[in-house]
Amino acid sequence: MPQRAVVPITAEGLKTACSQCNLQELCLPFGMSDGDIDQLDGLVGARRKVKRHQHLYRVGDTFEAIFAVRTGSFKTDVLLEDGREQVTGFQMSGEIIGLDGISTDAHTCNAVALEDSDVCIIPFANLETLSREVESLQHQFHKVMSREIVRDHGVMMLLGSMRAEERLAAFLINMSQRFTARGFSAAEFHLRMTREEIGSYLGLKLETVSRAFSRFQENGLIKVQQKHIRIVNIGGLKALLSHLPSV
Amino acid sequence: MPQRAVVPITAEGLKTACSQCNLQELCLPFGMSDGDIDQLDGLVGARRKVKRHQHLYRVGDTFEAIFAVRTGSFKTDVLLEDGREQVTGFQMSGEIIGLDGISTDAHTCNAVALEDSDVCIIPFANLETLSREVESLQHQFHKVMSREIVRDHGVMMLLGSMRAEERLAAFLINMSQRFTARGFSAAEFHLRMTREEIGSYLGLKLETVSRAFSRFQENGLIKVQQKHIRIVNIGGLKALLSHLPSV
DNA sequence: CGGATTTTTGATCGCTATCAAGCCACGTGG
DNA sequence: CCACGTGGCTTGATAGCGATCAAAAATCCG
Repeated sequence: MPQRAVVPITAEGLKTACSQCNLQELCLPFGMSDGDIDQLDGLVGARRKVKRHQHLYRVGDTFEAIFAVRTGSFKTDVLLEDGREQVTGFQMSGEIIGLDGISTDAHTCNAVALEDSDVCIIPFANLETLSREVESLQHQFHKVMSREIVRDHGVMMLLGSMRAEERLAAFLINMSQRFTARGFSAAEFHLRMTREEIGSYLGLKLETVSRAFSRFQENGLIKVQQKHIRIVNIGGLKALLSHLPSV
Repeated sequence: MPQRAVVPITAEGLKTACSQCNLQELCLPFGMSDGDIDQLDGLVGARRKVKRHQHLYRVGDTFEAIFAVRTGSFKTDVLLEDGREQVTGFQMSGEIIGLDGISTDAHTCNAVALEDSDVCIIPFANLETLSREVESLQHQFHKVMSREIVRDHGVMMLLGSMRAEERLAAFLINMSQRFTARGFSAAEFHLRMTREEIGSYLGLKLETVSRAFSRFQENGLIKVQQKHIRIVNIGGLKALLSHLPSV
């Protein structure tokens, strides 16, 4: 995920301007008027760089802010006592991380950078204050939270009712759509997560993920070269989901 | 789930008063001051009765309000094109239903009453208006949404990383805790959902759920009589989750 | 009471996990 | 620049958990 920053980034802690950011339509300001967005400029505190494999926050950390991914990408996960990991999501530029912390004033999952990344820090107290004044911000924030709930329901569907190849097909289609929304190719992209992380997210073992990739390639649906994916037959992938005969 | 209503219910559409409701500490007003709660009385529009197996709303219905369960209980589910159902949650008194609708102004799941039930209708536009004025309401509402996200992460953990008996043990412990919070017995309760619905929620087939119940009974953890459950050894159930030797 | 629904239990199947080995890519240091 | 080491990926063989198929028993409800 190459960065598409327009605002100059000179140092950690630099002020960010939502009004100047080209991720607007993917981020919190989506759907807000230019005038309202200008008011966000005072809200977003600073940036923070997070290096690959570093934590943005951990389970138990005090909740103070939510984060908007500017560049790079993250995973969020929860751990079971015996060490089993469940990846709960992958976040790309424009997406909001940290909403889990509001409920108890402490984070309930870990957020880890999958590559060198950059986030905007949105102090939550300020966000609540400003959304009492700016109706459109209030509404957008509610939509962001609701969208996360709807996404979670989709993951439950995937984990609870789909078979291995359906899950992976759904994952690839979802990634493709999100890359497209960010101006990248829908058909060719580079996954930042390992087979094991994909497997954890999809409720599968890494070997099963690998075998499903290989099967898709045998069937002419995709080309796989390690983390580089090229979708050859998107219709065929979608057909896997709907139980339709492959195109 | 017997009802514990204090406010008299005379007819569908009657005005409800949060300030007089004994579900306060389980519902949206949780943590708000008495003064602030008084302001909610004007917010909650009316009640609605929903008979067993009737829909409170369906996928695609226009989103206008969220609902607080007063009496009874619900399930929410999403359907796949080929008919597969995924139950995404079971809701008891005091819990909020309908947050999924905010994101697109249309509901993305179905909500069905598991028994004759009763909900408070909270028009969403009014909720947003009032929470711009009442800070504690704004914050409580954000907590309710965040709690839902955290709960969803727990379900992902369950579906993605746990084995059949662990899932069912987690389910029983969760139900026990929620009954306790409502003043009912922690050890003895009546499930309102079928084995098939439990299975759908847990990503298992109904036969597997039934077998796991039987196994728990053989091992002296619970007593099962159809939908009536008595927990005999809560420590043993919890041990199943932590992979500890059974107590 | 009687039919329908739900639940239980048994027998068998199949998908995914597990165990194991080898391969590949990439980064590091000589 | 290449040798080497390591982490990640692929592939094969086998095992096991939960699904599926099947039938009977219990319960609910009109």
